[in-house]
Amino acid sequence: MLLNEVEAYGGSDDPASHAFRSKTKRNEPMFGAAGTVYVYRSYGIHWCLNIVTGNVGDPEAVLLRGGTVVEGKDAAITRRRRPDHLADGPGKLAQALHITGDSSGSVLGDGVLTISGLGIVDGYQVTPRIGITKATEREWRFLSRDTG
DNA sequence: CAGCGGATCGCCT
DNA sequence: GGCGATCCGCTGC
Repeated sequence: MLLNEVEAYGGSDDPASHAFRSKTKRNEPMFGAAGTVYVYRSYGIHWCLNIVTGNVGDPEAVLLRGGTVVEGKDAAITRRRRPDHLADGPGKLAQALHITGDSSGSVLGDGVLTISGLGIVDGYQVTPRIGITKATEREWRFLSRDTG
């Protein structure tokens, strides 16, 4: 999976974040070390996958919103039950990777999920975050130019 | 302890 | 482009 769309979320300074109010059982992974996986249920139906980026006790995370499946495409198609739109949305991305709430609190590299090849792509776009009603003025959504 | 509303998706037009 | 589906965690009383 090549990631091409992410959004940043903060803590007590970000009204749109799940960690805005306080630490709960659900958002606890957000307070963990960088590289911790945070998964939450959205609209009672979908799973959304985040990677913690801040220090312990300082909730910051990145929501993986979109990507292109390049490996294990057959498996992704089976999980998604359709040949296209495999990961062009947070819920779809999690489903394509077979990530559920069970993975919340795990750590990158422990067997559940791995991220490699980190780097800043040339010419990415910055826009406001999507699907939220608070702090919409913050342009914390990042997408690569190629895949839009 | 109950009510509310959401970091969405897919199907319809 | 617009709306209905679908539950569980959180908040407030």
